[in-house]
Order: sequence, then structure tokens, then C-alpha cells
Amino acid sequence: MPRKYWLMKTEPDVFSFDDLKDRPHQTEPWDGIRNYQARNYMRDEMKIGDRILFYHSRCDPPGIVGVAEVVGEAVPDPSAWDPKSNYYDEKASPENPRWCMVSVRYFETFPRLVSLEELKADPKLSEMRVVQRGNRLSIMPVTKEEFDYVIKMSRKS
DNA sequence: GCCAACGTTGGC
DNA sequence: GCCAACGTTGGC
Repeated sequence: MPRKYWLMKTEPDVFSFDDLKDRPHQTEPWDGIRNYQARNYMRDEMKIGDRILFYHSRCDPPGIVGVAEVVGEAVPDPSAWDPKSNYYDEKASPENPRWCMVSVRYFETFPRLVSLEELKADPKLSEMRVVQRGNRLSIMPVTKEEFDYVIKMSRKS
């Protein structure tokens, strides 16, 4: 089974790539996803060893800062039934978890940020979901070609 | 901080 | 099951 490729968004003010790097084992359970399409990708398709383009949103400039990898496949997200959590969902329970999470581990920081502006400007990446207008998915698939191309961009000045 | 583009909710 | 209202996302 060949590995798959993904892009995950995060707001660096909330949880940044450096925060991930600083975690024990450089690993974090990706809780708090409350979008069905994103959940389904995690639940059905994300497998150990998959690679992730790590994207910083709501910052200046927005863009891809590095690569992470999937180290734990989907399990129920306990924050969903924790009333104290920001991600609390009253319709979720341990019996009916509704939401799930994968675990991600830091892999490498790019030598430089690859900005959204650059992604948008490159015709080779015109099909990438992250450059489409109005896209709000926080987890989305990326093709191997796109992934490899972004890695190459990160190594050019 | 504004606001357009989304996804979700719930009345009917 | 339609769709208006509402809440959220995220670039700018």
C-alpha cells in the first residue's frame, strides 16, 4: 500500500509547527476536528506513514512550513464529550464518539516557508485544494506529484 | 477586524 | 428535503 499525502491546516497562534516539534516524542493527537469531510479522511484513509504538508493559516504570510507524518490511526476524540473542552459536542459520547483523531509527528521543517501566494502563482499546483477559492477544509488530500513539487519549492530560494 | 464563502441547523 | 438563518473559516 503506497503512502498517501495530505495537507493539514493549523493556526500558529493556537498550535504551531514549533509547538508540535516541542511536544513529547514530537507527537500530538489531532483532536478538535469538527468537520465531517475532514473526519472521514482521518477515519477512512489516513494510515501510519502517510506524509502531511503542515500549513499555517490566519497568519502573515500563510503557507506551508514543513512536513509531519501520521503515527497513529483514527481513534475516538475524547475532547468531544469533555464539557470543559473548546471542542465539546453535546451529541458525542464514549458510546457514540462521533468524532475521531489521528496522531501526527513532526518530520522536518522546510528551509523556508512556501507561501500561499507562491502556491497560487504556480500553474503546476492549480489543482491543489488549498489554492481553490473559498476552501475551508482543514484536512485535505494532496497528490504525490504535488507533495514532491512543494518539497522541491521549499529547497529553492 | 472585515466579510465572502462555506457548512450546519432546524422550522416548515 | 428545502432553504433561510446562523456560526465559522481564513485571506486580506
